Order: sequence, then C-alpha cells, then structure tokens
Amino acid sequence: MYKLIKTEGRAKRAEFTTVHGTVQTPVFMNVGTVAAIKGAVSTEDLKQLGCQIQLSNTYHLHVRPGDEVVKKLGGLHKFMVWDRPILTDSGGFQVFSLASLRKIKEEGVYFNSHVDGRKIFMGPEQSMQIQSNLASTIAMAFDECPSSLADREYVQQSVDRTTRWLIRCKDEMERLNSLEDTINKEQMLFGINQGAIFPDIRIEHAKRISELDLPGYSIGGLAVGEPNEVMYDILDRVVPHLPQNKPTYLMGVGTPKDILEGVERGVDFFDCVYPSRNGRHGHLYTNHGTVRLLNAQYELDDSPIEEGCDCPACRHYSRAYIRHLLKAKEMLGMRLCVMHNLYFYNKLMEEIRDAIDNGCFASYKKEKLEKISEQ
RNA sequence: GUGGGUAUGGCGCAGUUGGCUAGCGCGCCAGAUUGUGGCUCUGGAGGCCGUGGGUUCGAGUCCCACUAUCCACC
Repeated sequence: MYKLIKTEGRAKRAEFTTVHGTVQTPVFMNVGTVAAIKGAVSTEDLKQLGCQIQLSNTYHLHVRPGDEVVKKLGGLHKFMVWDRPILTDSGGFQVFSLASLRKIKEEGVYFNSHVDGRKIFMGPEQSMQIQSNLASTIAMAFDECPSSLADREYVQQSVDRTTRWLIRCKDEMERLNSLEDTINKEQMLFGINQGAIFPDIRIEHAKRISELDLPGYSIGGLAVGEPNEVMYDILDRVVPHLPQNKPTYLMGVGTPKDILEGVERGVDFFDCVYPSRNGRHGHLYTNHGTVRLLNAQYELDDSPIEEGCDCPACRHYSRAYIRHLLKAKEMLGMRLCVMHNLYFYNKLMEEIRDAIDNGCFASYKKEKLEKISEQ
C-alpha cells in the first residue's frame, strides 16, 4: 500500500507498506544479486548501514542454488535472514545483459547459463514461479530490455510482446498467490515500462500497463548507454503517465546525480550496482566527489575516506590502510569500501526524504550536486 | 679450477636466416563501468637490449674479451 506523505513539484515523499514492513521513499534498494551483497556484507551489516529493502535476482538464484532449494528452506527471507522487504528482479535484464546466445520467442527466451552453459528457458510463467518460490516481497515482471540502439520497428514489436508477457505474469501470479503451499501469498507484481529512447512508444506503453492496476510500476531500459540527458528527458515525459498513487521504480539507476534527477522527476525506488561494484574496486562516493582510493595520492593519507562520515569504515580506518587492503586484495578492503558506499547511498536517500518533508528539496538538490561534483 | 647455460623496462619473458620508431604478460600510473560473472575494457609512463671492442651499409641478433649469475664436475 502506497501512502503519499508530501510532494514538492513532481518529487514524492511516501511510504510503501508490505507484508515485510514499511519502506520510506524515495529509497535506494541495496543490490544483493545472489542473496548476498558482494563484498562480505551481511544482512546484519545492512541494517546498520540504513538499508530498508534489498534486491535479489531471479535468474541468478534460479541457476544457483535453485529456487526450489530456497523454497524448501522457507523462502528468501528465512534463507538469508532478512525480515525487511526484498524485491526480486525478473531475469529479463539478464537475458539482455548476460546471454550472448539467446533466442527470444513469444513463449519466452531460450538462453545458456553463465555458470555451466546449460540451456535454460524462461518465460513470464517460469519467472513468476521462480519468484514465488523465492517468496520475495515484490516480484518484477518478465520483460525484454531492448538495446537503446535498437530501431523503432524492433522496439515497438518488443514492447508489444512485453505487454503480452506482463498480462501473463499477472495471471500467473494471481494463480500462484492462491495456492496452498505458496510461502508469500501477498507477493506483489510490478510492471515494467519499455520503449528504448522513443518517448511516444514509452508513453503509449505506460498508459497500457497502467490499466492493469498493478501495485507498482517501473521504468526499465534506461541507463544502458544513452546520454544522461536523454534519460532525464524520457523521465520527464513518461513518469506522469504512470499511476501517481503507486510507487515508480527506475531500474538500475544510478549515480548520486541520477538519483537526485530521478527523485525530482517523481521516482520513488532506485537500485544500482554502483555503490557495491565500484566499492569493490576502490571507487568511493563522498560529499566532496568520488575518491579513487587506489590512486597513488592516498598512499600516505591517514584520514578516513570521508571526514565526519559515520560508517563502519570511516569510524575506524584510514584511506592509507584501506588502500593497502585493496592492493593486497584482502576481503576486508572490499568490505569496508562497499559498506562506506552503501552507507553513503542510504544516507543520501534519507537526506532526500528529509528535504522533501521540509519542502526544500530543490535547494537541497542544487547544493548536493555542487558538492558531489567536486573533485 | 674446468665445462656448459643465461644476461632485453620493477619482475618474468618473446624477439624468426642480422633490416624500418625493440614487443608481450604481470606490476605501476590514469580513466571507463548504471535491473552485478569478485569482473571487464580503454589509455599512459618506463628499456643507451650486462660492459668494452670488432665484423657489416645496418647488430638485441654474428665474433672476441671482460663482468655478473646459474647448473654440473673436480
């Protein structure tokens, strides 16, 4: 259930209530693809880092350990010891990003596993079944994410198929939620808007999927190579055509700047691999721009990653020490960097929520952008 | 001491029958990365080819001496 608390322009401050608790939005979902945040960050750590909701992946968990296994062990929440909401991505994007060998047909997609190369078939029904087995809080629709370079004709045809797939997802989820042995009978389905960089196709699609009255909607297929301005422009045009009394989720985005721009345009949910993946490689986010900790200038730097930061890394350790750990490929180095970045992202969202609450998001955004673009 | 091998950027190596501005991996320096394959990619710096002679139009490549180092034998 989505409850709007306050708005400023198009920016929305709301809370989203689920069977696994309430999420304050705008929110950043911490990405734990295989039911774990890479970098040895535990669910206990995540709570300390201010994480409200995690994201895991249907495709990855289907391949390993297998959604049936997770189901037998009581579902994802019990399995990974996390009692807050979990959103599972449908696997649609992996078909686009991982599978070099794939065949997209009306019934679904045939492709090869990235782990052992075996043939896998996934369609709307399979994706829903897997996500139902995982028993996540929110399941994403199985969609196709066409390349931002795809031509108009292909995109239109792909989007039409994604719509048909969405209807199949909805039917299948309703069926699964009514079954006796389903773990989470309140599982929610979010639809996904596609249309590459063609605003009219996206708007038309947004209208069509809005009619299905799903509990939330997302915008997919952005930040996949097109210029940032194009993404912002599409958000400007498409978000108003999605239901305003439901959460809007911008998939896979993004940088702190992208998030500020997204919130301004009415986005509630974000997720991105940046804080964790970049953290693992020593690329750290601070209020004074990004710090590339592997750069030689930090060899003798005895200060924390960010002065005044209250994260577990900054409270105790110096840049020089963490840099050394990364160079030595010690797990602790990655762990501290990932924790700092997740803390930064979650803190950023908290500040954004406070700013909207206080009616000063516009000025907050301006100041924040100036700060984080320092270098 | 004798015989044999090896000496090429920080490290490990390629360098064809002598032929244009000497390559490669790792490391180093810098940059990318947007619904995660603990990756990957893109640039860059760095070498009087152990030293000294010689042969040749031309030598990292051939010859001589020296030095260093490794192996075997005494």
